Amino acid sequence: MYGSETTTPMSAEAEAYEYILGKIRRGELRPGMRLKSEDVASEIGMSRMPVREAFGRLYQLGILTLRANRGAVVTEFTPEQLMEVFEIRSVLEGLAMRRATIHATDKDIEELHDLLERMRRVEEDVEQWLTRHTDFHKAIARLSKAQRLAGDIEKTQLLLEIYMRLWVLHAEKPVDLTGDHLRLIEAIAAGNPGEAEAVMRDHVLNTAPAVVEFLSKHNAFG
Amino acid sequence: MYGSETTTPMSAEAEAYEYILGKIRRGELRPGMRLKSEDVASEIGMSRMPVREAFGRLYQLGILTLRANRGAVVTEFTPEQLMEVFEIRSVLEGLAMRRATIHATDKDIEELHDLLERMRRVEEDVEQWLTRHTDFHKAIARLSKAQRLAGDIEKTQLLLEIYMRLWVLHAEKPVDLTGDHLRLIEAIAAGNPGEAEAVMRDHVLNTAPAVVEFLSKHNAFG
DNA sequence: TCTTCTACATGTGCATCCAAATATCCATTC
DNA sequence: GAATGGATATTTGGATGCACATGTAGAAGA
Repeated sequence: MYGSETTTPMSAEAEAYEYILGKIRRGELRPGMRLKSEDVASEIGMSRMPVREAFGRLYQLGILTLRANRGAVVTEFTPEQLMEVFEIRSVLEGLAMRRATIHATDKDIEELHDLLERMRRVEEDVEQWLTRHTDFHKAIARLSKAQRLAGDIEKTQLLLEIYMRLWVLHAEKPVDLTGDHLRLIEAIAAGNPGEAEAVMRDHVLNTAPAVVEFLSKHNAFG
Repeated sequence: MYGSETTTPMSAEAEAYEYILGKIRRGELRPGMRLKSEDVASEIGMSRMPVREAFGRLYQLGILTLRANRGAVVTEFTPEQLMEVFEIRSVLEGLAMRRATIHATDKDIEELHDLLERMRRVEEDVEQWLTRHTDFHKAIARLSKAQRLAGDIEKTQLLLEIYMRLWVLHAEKPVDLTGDHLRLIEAIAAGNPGEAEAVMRDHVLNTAPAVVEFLSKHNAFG
């Protein structure tokens, strides 16, 4: 098994994008670090052009900051800015919940229970847990039957996941995570859109302070 | 006065971006139309490279659809998809309202009244009215003191403005627009964040059906 | 006449190359 | 010794060229 080898013929731009994002995810590139298009290009054996385009995409996501003629820097978020992203995510996922409540079938709810169970099973393995946690939220986003909304949610998750990883890695999980997620499923099953939206908003905003506080203490921002 | 001539030295990419967006805004490029990078490049006298990057940005916004090796097409929205964008906008602007309520000073509220008055004065001139309407909403977004949120709101507005223009141009405005906006200011002044959020969400979702319905009837979608 | 195969045309994605903008370093001056 | 000015080095933004993928039209065969 060759793992994530050329399964799909990826474009050079996509390759550069994944490469940079991976480095940031793994903490090899930390906020504030500078990034030269030429370096990245030679590291993965391509010209600067596709790297440039990947920079552009990561800039749109807010992950990189672009300064004219002076290259790209991994964005540093202040605690306030990070909190802001959590707030945006809370309303977007709240909307997704509202819609999911309307569209979800019994089978969908069963599948959510399955996903939660899969999360529970790897509670000790942080990496695995994070992946499955993201999957769980993605599943709800998909139930909203709103592609663009799901895409927007994925974009904010992409950003927050980077910081969530640092948090879950270095702090013990103080919040009752499984219970919180169970409540989300129950809210969907209950079938009240307004109530379900509120539950999701609370869920997202409840975890936010812990992450933000932890990271500002361990000055992961500078 | 040279109008909008090289006031700021714009990058070629930004120029291409504005050019394409302008054409779409003015209805010269309608949904479904194909766009060749070479054509655009020669029209405004630059190479295909910056045009390519502008395509990428417009794709991120959902305004263009990119098919591998087969160029760019102005995205066609189904009524459902357009409604979805309205919903996203409603929750984002709702959040902005919530935050604006907390941060707004008396002076800020006065300025909002000024902006509303400026809107009222050009009610007959559709183009002007739209611009000032967008300005009004932008002002509230700015009061949220949340840069990223304001940026995300601007992105959805960019998209909806295209369709709002068609609507306001060809339909008589059936909704009481000034009154609705006055209610927004009052909600901010009242100082109840939850209430203010609800008012904004209703405001956005109230105008949505009229726009969506009008456009699906006049098959502006394809 | 209708289908299929092949040659040709078009247009994209990426590499290479060039010029302009910014940063760095050193010499000169006060 | 600090500051200022200019030469040099980096590095980006954009232009051009090329190869490959996709679309199209005409020829050959049924």
